[in-house]
Amino acid sequence: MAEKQRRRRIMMKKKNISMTVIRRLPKYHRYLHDLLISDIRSVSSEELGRKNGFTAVKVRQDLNNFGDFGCSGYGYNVRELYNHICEILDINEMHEAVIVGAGNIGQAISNYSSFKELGFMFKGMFDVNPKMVGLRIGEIEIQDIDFLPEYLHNNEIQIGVVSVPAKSAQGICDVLVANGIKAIWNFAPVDLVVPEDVIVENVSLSSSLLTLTYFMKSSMEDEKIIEGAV
Amino acid sequence: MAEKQRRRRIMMKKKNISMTVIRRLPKYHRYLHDLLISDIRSVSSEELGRKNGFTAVKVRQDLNNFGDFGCSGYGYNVRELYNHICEILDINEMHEAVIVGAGNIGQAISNYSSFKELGFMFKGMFDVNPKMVGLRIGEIEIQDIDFLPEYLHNNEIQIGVVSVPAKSAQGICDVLVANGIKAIWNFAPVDLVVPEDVIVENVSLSSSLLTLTYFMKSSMEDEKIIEGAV
DNA sequence: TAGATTGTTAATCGATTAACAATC
DNA sequence: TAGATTGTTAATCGATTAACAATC
Repeated sequence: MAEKQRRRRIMMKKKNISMTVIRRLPKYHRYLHDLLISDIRSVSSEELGRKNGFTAVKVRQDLNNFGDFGCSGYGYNVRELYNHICEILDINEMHEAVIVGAGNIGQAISNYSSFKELGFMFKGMFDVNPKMVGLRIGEIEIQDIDFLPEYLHNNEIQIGVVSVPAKSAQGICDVLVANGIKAIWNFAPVDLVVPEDVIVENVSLSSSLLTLTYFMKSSMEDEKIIEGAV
Repeated sequence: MAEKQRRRRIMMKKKNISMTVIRRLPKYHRYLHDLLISDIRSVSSEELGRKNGFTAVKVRQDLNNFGDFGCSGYGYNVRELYNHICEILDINEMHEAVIVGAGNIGQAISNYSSFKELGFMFKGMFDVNPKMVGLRIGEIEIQDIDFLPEYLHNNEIQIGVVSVPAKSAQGICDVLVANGIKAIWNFAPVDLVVPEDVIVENVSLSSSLLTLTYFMKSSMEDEKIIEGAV
């Protein structure tokens, strides 16, 4: 009975937050970080919204999903809200990752300093190409992909970055999953198939680029309409 | 009067397609491309949906925004639909782009062969760092950023890729816009300010990574609940 | 024809906006 | 207190799902 109650309590705590809300959190995080650096102490939902292209109400509703962070007549304390959001996004502790595929994208990820500032450590880097093995990218040495399973057993890695060509991606993903990885950051243009308890976050550069051309075209058509209207 | 009618007709043609729909088009495009390569002739909305994680109805409604491509009792002709989607996304002709910022991301973009296959040509590459100037990345030579305006005047470039650090991004963006660029593919973690007729498509790697950690955490909490429930 | 699958309308669900009382 | 700004509820808008007739 007590057990049942306890369970209920835990479940209550966990509202189901929608994807749309989650995807806005990193933007708040970034802007709050900027404010923090500029030594600004408080911020209103109005400003937080305006700078990110959201309405003030949306901001307040978003934040209220996670707690009561604001203060009437004053706004939000920047440092406090920033800390809360870091906690929500779970970036108060380091996250360790391996990169599979030492091509340009893999290298870009491993060298990108912002990630380090956010608490991500890209510890191991693997590739099939024997010519790459042994090379150093920044501080890490590229290892042969055959050592990946062993490496995963000997190190506490949480995230696997898949930056291999499309045709090898599912195979690599399977190796990562078979060796305990529960989170995959996928740059390959494939929909990876994974067990239910594994999370995949896709970065689809092609999709982004094709969206851009769509809007380029449609914005030119808008101009035609405007011209036609004169 | 005739003018007014003409204008009306053009405007009628252009339904306002929602962003959610547009963002799904590249997925259809990719899957249709795969089918085309496998020499498969027809595909149902059911399959097209299942492979991308959408419902069949959603697929049909999405496609019907752009025309009457399907065929009752048969599905969609793969090649035909593929061609239509290419046209909608406006990738039947080449698009030429410059890359500003020859760091890892800039290099990754310029070397990524998929883009070439989609009809994108990254023609010029620019950097502030004198040590980079003159180096060749694949087939293109890194030029000094001071030559960017001149280059844009002498070449028909449609897209500017911004892959410089956050603090220089707005400045670069201004140069691109001042020299006629109407479409910007932005990798810097800043919200660029541009005139109304310029389109910005952001790729925010940090946001993607933070979303991943959010879901890692929340999926672990789910497990706790399951455990608690036993 | 029977079976498959589309296109489309109506019903539901979720997200955004509007309104405003509560609070500092 | 007056002014500012939050948190929250109700109203609106948009997107998804359900249902089904039309068509090949």
